[in-house]
Amino acid sequence: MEQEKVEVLKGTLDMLILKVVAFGPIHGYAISQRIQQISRDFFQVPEGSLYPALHRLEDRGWLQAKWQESETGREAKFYTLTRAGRKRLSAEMVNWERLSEAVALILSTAE
Amino acid sequence: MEQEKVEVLKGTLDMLILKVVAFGPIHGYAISQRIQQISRDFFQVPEGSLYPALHRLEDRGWLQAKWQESETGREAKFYTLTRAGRKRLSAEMVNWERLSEAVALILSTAE
DNA sequence: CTTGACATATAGGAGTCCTAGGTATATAAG
DNA sequence: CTTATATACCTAGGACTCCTATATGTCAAG
Repeated sequence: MEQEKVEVLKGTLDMLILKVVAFGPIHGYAISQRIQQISRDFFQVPEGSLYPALHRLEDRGWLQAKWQESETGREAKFYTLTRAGRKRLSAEMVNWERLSEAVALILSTAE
Repeated sequence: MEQEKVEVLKGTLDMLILKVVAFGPIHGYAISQRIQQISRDFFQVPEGSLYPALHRLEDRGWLQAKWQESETGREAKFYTLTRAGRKRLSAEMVNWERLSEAVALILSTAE
């Protein structure tokens, strides 16, 4: 059984991560699992996409990281949304809304 | 009045072009205008995105090009969907549907 | 005769995604 | 005990798409 490669649309991953982190402090590995679960297995975020994205978001001041003990008793990096991150998420969601509407306009046009 | 830069989501442009060409033979310049019109000015496809995309789609056998006289009496390159292009468009639309649903699942989750 | 719309084209940089590889711990299976 | 699996992090490098900027040329309007 081949699993089809479903690449996260470039530019969308950041928004999804921010949204998941908005629920409360969570570590990277769990973020990727959450995204997969909530999307009913549609998105499978590979680690080579996940960790660079997390560092990027931290660099930009949208996420804050802190080492803490995970549920399993090991150290993990827990991320929290900063105030700027909350604003950014909000902006990205508005943009996504507009963008998907614009795409829908084109896709739904009849000849 | 600054116009906000709205980058077409990477990977979406091809689908939009195929969809517009599906309406019938049309040249590049007109494709970009059509996309802008139908999306109510949301998308403005710059030429540096448009022409490389058209060549890409032609290389892959999804579009076919033919020089013809345009509405204004000048020569322009008219594109048509190939059979493979039609299949491709259909697949991309299905994928977009699934993808936007998956994004919606995540964005609509409450804490 | 110059501005603006039409019409095409490409080089090159920026950015994001993925594959593939690596490190390390804990636990369950054998 | 040893091996496999799940947890948890990381990065290099290639592929790809997007954009800005630049270039060419025609035609109509002013």
